[in-house]
Amino acid sequence: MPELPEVETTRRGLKPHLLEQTVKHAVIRQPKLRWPIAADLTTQITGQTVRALHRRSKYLLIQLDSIWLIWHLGMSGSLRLTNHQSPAEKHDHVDIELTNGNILRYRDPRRFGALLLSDNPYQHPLLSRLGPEPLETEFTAEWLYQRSRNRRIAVKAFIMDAQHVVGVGNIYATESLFQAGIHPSRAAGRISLARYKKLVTCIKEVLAFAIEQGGTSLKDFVNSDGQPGYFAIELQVYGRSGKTCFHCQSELKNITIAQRTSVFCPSCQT
DNA sequence: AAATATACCTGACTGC
DNA sequence: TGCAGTCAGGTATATT
Repeated sequence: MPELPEVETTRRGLKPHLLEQTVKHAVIRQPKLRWPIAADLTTQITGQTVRALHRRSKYLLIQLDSIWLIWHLGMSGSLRLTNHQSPAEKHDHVDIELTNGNILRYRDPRRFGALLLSDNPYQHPLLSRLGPEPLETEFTAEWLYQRSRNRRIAVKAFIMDAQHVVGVGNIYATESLFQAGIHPSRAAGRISLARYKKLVTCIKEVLAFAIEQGGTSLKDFVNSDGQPGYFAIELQVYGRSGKTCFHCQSELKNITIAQRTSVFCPSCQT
């Protein structure tokens, strides 16, 4: 699924193709996403020029002359550039046509995504209370350590809570905890500062590496160049339950934490 | 207040 | 071959 690295890869891929391009028209085939697409979205954006592409958490923010698009790809969403030669397929819910003939096309089979309009996206309720970006310097071990004191929640659920740090989804939480040698069920409040330092380093490394590689994702994710955005990062534990730990050869185990499947090595992670 | 459960949705997969 | 059932997962929201 598109996690932070996929959204960042998408942003970088789209940026040179969208900047300073003007919206000619928009087609909404299916407005029923996580929240309905505004009925007047086409009217609101037609004639406006793209001025910037930002990313905050897993939200892609497209700045137009007088309004922003807030776009979340949900579980199965993807954005690609195409044109009128390529007919829309079953789950292609939105087209944004540009005056240069390109079409920004949104596909999302499971429709967990969202496309919203906002005058000021950073003040939008969805974004205003988010924690730090994991790759920025404000995201530190001290921050996590302080916020986790007296918390009994499992550390995996804790780092997946966007109030504490954004962009750490199930795959990267699982991998980061393995790399840090921390058991995913351990109470967040009972982890030392030294271990949080290791964990923060691992989160940053894992995400940075994934961005470098073009992002991991479900097989239906396609990046903005139309290539599969799926350079199968060497996942150490995610999806490998029952298989052998690359470090110690123990059998990897699967447990459920906060309704999410969690794979870990019972020997390496304590 | 904190922790946990639920809801949204469809494709892939499993077992009959 | 089909069909019913299960699972996956981001994250806002409801419930305990």
